[in-house]
Amino acid sequence: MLIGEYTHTIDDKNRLSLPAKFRSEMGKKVVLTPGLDNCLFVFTTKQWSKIEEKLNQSSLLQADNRSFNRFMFGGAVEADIDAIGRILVPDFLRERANLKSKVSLIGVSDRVEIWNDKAWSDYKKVVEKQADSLAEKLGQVGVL
Amino acid sequence: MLIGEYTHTIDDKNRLSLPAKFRSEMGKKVVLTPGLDNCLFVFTTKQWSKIEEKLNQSSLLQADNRSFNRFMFGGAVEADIDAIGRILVPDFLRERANLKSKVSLIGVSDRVEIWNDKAWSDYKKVVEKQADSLAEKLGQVGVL
DNA sequence: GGTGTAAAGTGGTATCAAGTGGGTTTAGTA
DNA sequence: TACTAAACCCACTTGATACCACTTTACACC
Repeated sequence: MLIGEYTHTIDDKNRLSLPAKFRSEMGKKVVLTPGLDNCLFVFTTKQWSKIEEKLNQSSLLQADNRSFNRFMFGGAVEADIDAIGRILVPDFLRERANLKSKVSLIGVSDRVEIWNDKAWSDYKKVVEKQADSLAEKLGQVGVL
Repeated sequence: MLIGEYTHTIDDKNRLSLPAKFRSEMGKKVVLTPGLDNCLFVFTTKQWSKIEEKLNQSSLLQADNRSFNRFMFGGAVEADIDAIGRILVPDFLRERANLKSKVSLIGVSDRVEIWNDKAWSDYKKVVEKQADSLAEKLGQVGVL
């Protein structure tokens, strides 16, 4: 399971090393896609093929399916993990998530998220402030 | 699987090189058709025959089927892929999708789309802003 | 708690392939 | 036969990727 938070740097060749703790789960290849709240998702190939399958069930004749599939597939990239655990983040995805040099890598159970480090720390602050009300909601849902 | 986004140029001889990452899936020949939302579709011959089959099942008695079939079949062209991975985009299709020199090539699972690069970036911006509907869709697909 | 070792993260370099462009030949058409 | 256009061939430029080297951090052992 992918958990924890790490800060790494993307160099000027768009290389980003994945945290060593994540590597065993990731294998040799991952799939990068645009995520929500202005971050990127990193899926294992296994996880991705599940998503792919579901996406392919939708018809090409419906406009909102088309745009969603374009968003997901067009934004997705297979990224090989090199000999020392790095991936390449294409420019168009870097821009989408506004990734500068320092990025935060967040393990979220079955995927990893890549954030602009500042955006992540801001987001965290907001979430932490809401922690008590979040807790209450989770309680209502029966999680805890 | 065809995924990702690339920007290439169509030269003055109407030649367009397909992204190297797509070539293995494409074989030697593809089918170009006018697409929806003012782009062109590029299908593998395999995928095309599936579509052909489906379109042929639709009744000729319905006017909108007739016009849709004319749209797809009438505008379709077989395009050979040359030795170094390029295809020819006929003028009438170029005009249809308003393709200038710079075009965006988008992998959408089982087809490739060719967009005027500016039209594509505009389209992307619009889709990305619809974050709430995206989140909903991601939920349906089982990502979140 | 300090020191040493190994691994992780970062940075640079060279090689090769992808993308683009031009020229020549061949085929099809008027 | 002349003209147009597609097919083929070749060459050049640029950017990606694989490889190598260095620095720093973390962990373990003394």
